[in-house]
Amino acid sequence: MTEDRRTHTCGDLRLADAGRDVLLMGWAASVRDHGGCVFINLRDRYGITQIKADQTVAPEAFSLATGIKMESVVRVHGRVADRGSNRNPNLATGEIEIEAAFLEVLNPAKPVPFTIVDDVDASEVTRLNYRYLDLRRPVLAKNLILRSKVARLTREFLDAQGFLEIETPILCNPTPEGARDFLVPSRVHPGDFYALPQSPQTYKQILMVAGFDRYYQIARCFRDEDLRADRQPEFTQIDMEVSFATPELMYELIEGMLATIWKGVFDLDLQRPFPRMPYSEAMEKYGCDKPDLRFGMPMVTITDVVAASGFKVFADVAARDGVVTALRVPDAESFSRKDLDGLTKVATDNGAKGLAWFKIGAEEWSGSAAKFLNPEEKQAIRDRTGAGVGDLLLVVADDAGPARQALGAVRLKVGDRLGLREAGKWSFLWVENFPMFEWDAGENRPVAVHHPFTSCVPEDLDLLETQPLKMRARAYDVILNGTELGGGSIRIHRRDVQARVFKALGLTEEAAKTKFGFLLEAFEYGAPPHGGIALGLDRLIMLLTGASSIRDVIAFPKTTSATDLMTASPSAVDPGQLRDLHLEISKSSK
RNA sequence: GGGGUGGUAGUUAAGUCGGUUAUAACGCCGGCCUGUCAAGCCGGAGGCCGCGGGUUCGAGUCCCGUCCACCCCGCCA
Repeated sequence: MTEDRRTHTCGDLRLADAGRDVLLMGWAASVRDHGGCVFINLRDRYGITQIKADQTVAPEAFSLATGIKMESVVRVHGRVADRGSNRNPNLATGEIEIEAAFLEVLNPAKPVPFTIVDDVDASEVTRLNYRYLDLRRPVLAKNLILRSKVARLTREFLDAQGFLEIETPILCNPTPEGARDFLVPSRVHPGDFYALPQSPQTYKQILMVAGFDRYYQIARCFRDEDLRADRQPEFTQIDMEVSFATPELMYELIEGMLATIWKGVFDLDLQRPFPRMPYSEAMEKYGCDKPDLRFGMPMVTITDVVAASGFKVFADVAARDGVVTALRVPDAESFSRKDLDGLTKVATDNGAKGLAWFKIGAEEWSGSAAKFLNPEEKQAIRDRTGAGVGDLLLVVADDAGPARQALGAVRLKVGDRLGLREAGKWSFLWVENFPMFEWDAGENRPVAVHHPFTSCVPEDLDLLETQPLKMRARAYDVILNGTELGGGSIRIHRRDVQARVFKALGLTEEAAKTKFGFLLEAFEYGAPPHGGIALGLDRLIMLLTGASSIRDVIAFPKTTSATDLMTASPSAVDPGQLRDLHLEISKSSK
């Protein structure tokens, strides 16, 4: 061995390699000292290989091995040997071990704050402080390896479809709509600021005007909003834009891309095309715009059936144009009073004033308000919902929005409870025909449901100045198992239409010109019709890996207060730096 | 901004009604041990009970404030 290069990784060697001379390097994952011999589990990101150092065979290697501390970096030269009757079925390399001839500690490690194993017992604070140790854990490493594979599959697929990968600026202009921007002060222009992109939206539209008819980018995006288990201030999108696009073309492309990913990751053929559902149906049947269709159990509107009911709550809601909506659940008897109280809490937490429940018995109905319903009403409810003896009916009466949202949340809880939200089941869905705008009571104006560059269903355009809230957008979301994987739209490509939409959003002509003048002008120089979509890569990896936190699919994530525990960022800066940037920190904020 | 849960040895946790020297496991240190699989056995060291006040003869324990982490609501075109 003239060269100090490893011959194999710690996941490579098999029984067929027995007898070979090899050189391995890796981390000591465990050191088991038996007196006359020492076993070392040598780990790298490819796997674990057992090293054996025997006093009688290689005294020097043996004495070195006895002193090896966990997580030290070790170089081993030895021969691959059959483990015979002592094989370890839990390791891919478990049929063999390396009989060490020479051994060297390349870098000794201090005692580690936690043991590097998959079912780690350290708190997340400790793990994030020592992220480099946490990332040595095979489960976490596996997530990042999968992430890399998905990015590669994405690039290969899009490249084959004629897409160009084009980078767009990280230093952009602040945006008036949407999330809070991260700002970057300009040194050269005192008092002026860049913003980090919330998405490359306007740049990719400009690329369409420039003639790059198929663009994509695995793009980092930044939004200065509070964090969640599935939300980080910086995140990654698979961002695409296509000239001469139709929704059908976008569906085909995204379905093809996801099918390629699922084939590459699970060797699974996705069923295509994905089902589609109008927004209005999603809201009515599932109480949200991203229904989990791994199970059915749609909600059913029964307002008309109970409008004249003796149960005042139902009758009153019906009288004031509210909605009474019902969920039929099988096997009522498996739901205890405590379960039902729990579901009631889910309903009230989600904006409902309460949850009525009825257990349909052979003779009588039992439940909170059963005595207020007459036999005809009960029969009508059964006819409408299809409920039979032994079923449970959960009912919320309120204004349409809160009633459906609350019962939709109850539906998901019931799905969990009945084990209907199975891991490993993949239920894709396109939701389409979103409303173009919704009313923002705080701002006292309509705001774009998707974003201000979204076009509307052509026949709705004339409603823009009169009834904008009635307009349907040419927008689409791709949903997987109740999670929004991504969303997009066919864009506006005409200056006059874009100007009218800005106006409807309450943007003055002057503000529109200042913020988006370049886009409006570009539309006057031959902008092709175009559309696009962006998929959340972090969430996609979460779903593929089953990770419960977005932090487990990002190499260096932030805590819920947007700090990095390892590097202790953000941090104070030198006064000179502030001076360069023409900034002053106000006393009250510190 | 609001609600909830948690913070005790290097790590993970226990700690009763406020009362003796704050426990345990793993890790660490020393010793034994040639077929372990996060080896095992014997012995030992190791504490700002998150931080700051308060109540009390006495506080890990009760009260007030504060910091940090996680989950949720608001927010996230």
